[in-house]
This record gives sequence, structure tokens and C-alpha cells, in this order.
Amino acid sequence: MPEFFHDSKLYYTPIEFALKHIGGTWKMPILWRLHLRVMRYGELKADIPHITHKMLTSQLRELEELGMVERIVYPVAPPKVEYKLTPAGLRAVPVIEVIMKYGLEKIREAGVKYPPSH
Amino acid sequence: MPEFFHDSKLYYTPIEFALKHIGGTWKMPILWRLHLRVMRYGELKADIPHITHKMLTSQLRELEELGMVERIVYPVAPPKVEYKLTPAGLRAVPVIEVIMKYGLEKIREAGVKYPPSH
DNA sequence: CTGGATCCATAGTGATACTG
DNA sequence: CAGTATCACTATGGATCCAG
Repeated sequence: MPEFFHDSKLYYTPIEFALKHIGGTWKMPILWRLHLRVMRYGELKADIPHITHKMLTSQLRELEELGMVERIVYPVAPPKVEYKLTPAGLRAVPVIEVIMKYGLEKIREAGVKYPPSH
Repeated sequence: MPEFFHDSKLYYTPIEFALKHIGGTWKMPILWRLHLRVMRYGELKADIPHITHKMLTSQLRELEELGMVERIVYPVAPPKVEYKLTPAGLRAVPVIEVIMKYGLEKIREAGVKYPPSH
């Protein structure tokens, strides 16, 4: 597993590079919702518990730069902005699904009360 | 996706809980190597590029507490300690495999020179 | 050989105020 | 409604030194 440079940053493993695209606390929850349907900023904000304004905007910007999410601005007042998955974003969905299933398995193992997945 | 408490810590999503077990820069590289074979501390240290002493020990401790890795101490001088995956650790391997494949796909997309996977 | 402890720099995150 | 800027706090990680 040799390291490599990309965008002036050093990566050590393919895993680290993968997590650049889907890692962190919020990227996967965001991508997951957008794969269900196109959503506006305010809808995402309301639908993802505990995410702060700053985190949502910064993560959306990063996902946009990574080419995972497309930002569609409607030039109206008040502003309307929609976010949708790009083909690249869509390809991350099966990976997220695997991780989510694993998380749910771990939650059940830990004996935490948790509603059935959906 | 309701939040829940575990070990006095608040988790927001199954994804976050999954990443507690396999997340961060080093947990997956460590688990991956240990699934190939039982390894000693020094072997891991030599085999994982750029990992520091502190990171390797702290991550091994965490993985041990999470029940993912078993620590086998041989009472000899000088000390000999082996690490091996537990059944729980083994269950994480397919997940890691999916993430690693995704990472390799992303690396190729990015056009980074990188040796074939193995 | 393995591993614990300390100090310190940096990055990530939350709260808040402000703008078109 | 959507987005930006700033500040303070915390977590993370690297370097180094010490120990059984």
C-alpha cells in the first residue's frame, strides 16, 4: 500500500482516499438522503438531526467539489437551491449501504434500543 | 435516524457508530493486515507506512476495547505480543473490502499512478 | 521489544452574527 | 431561504522521553 499525492495532499491508503469522499460524520447521511430524492437546503437541514448550519453548508460544498453532488440554483426570490446526486455520488450509495448495515448490526450487538431500519 | 447513547457518548447515525469501529485513518489498515495473518507489534509498525508509535498503540488499544482485536502476551524477555482478529473483527473485513475497492476506483478515476491492487 | 506519558501544533466543529 | 465569516473550544495526531 504505497502512499500517493493528490491535490497537494498525501494519502496513505485507498481507504483514506475513499473516506475523503464519503467519510466524516455527515457526508454519508447527506448522500444517503439525496439518493432517495432531490432535496433543498432547508429540507436537508430539517431532515438530518443535529447537523448544524455550518456543517451542512461546508459538507455540501465539499461534496460539490468532489463531484458527488450537483447544486442547482434557481434565480428566484427568495433563493431556491436544490441538491442532487451526480453519477459519481450514486456510485457511493452501495458502499454507504454496506457501512450502514454494519453499523446497524453493531448497534444491535451493543444492545441499544433502536427502531428497525428504513 | 434517531440518535442514541452508548458508553456516555451520543451517536447520531448508524454510520457514525460503524465508523467508531472501523473509522479513522488507521483502524482499517490495521484490521486488514491482521485478517491476513496474526502479527506482532513490530511487524505491524514496519508494515504500515507512516504510522507512528502513538497511533499504532492507541488504535490497537481501542480495537481491543471494541472487541475487534485480541492481544496475546507471551511472558518472555524481551516482550512478545501478538495481535489477532476476533470473530467480531473478522466480520468487519467484508465491509473494509468494499470501502477499499471504492477507494481504488476513486484513485483510478483521479488518474493517480497506482500499482494494481493486491 | 513493547508501550505508556507528556507537550504542542493543527484541524475539525459549534455558536453566533451578518448578508443578498 | 440560503450562504458567509469569525471566534472559541476540542479532538486528533506527531515528536519525544521514559520504563518493564
